[in-house]
Amino acid sequence: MSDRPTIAWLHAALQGAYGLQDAWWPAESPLEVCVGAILVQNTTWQQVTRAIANLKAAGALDPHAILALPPEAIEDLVRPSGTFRQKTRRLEIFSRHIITRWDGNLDAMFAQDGTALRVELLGIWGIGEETADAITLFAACRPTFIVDAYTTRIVRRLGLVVEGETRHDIRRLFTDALPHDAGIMRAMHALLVTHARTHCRAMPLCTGCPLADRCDYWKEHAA
DNA sequence: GTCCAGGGCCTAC
DNA sequence: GTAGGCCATGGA
Repeated sequence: MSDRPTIAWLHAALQGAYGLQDAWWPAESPLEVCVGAILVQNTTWQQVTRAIANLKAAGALDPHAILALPPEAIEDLVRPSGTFRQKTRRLEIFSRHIITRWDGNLDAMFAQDGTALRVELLGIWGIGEETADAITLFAACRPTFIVDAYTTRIVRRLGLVVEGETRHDIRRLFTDALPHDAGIMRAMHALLVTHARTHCRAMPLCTGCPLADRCDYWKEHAA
């Protein structure tokens, strides 16, 4: 029975393979982070990029503008990102929350404690744990760990979690192992995304994966 | 034509 | 508390 890899090992292995990652999120403003986090639900960044370009071109990357336009107009703008009726509703509800609760001032909303912010975000319809964590970490710059499909796939294939363990177990695994620091959380997330996009894809079997010798999925399928 | 992509809500058990 | 259905586009 081989020893189970640790988060420290994973972090070192990914950093060794991909180098230091910029603490990135592809957005030009905190609001764009929020909109992107909602639009990327169950789709790819390629699609989100199109939708955000549409919103910008229409002058609709703004809470007041989103509420001023008819829903059908927003639906047309965000259509490339899929589930466009749901996402239009989510953008409207998020915009209304910022305006009514914070007078449209995102900076004020993000000035509060990270834990309180996360709880507030989770109370907004259409924002679940992953979206709340993405906004908390990349828009408000507060430390929290994002468990997304990439993270889940990577830790499952490496045997860091076993069958039956949930996203909460995965989140605890990382938060227990990493310093409570936004920069480190961002860098870890960036490394996971980079690795998933480069090698750890759903199908087909990857080639040249730097973690292949510890990957249960690779061992199973390469045979 | 089929599967998949950086989810979240609702319903049924 | 959790498994399954639903939303919907575009690329491989």
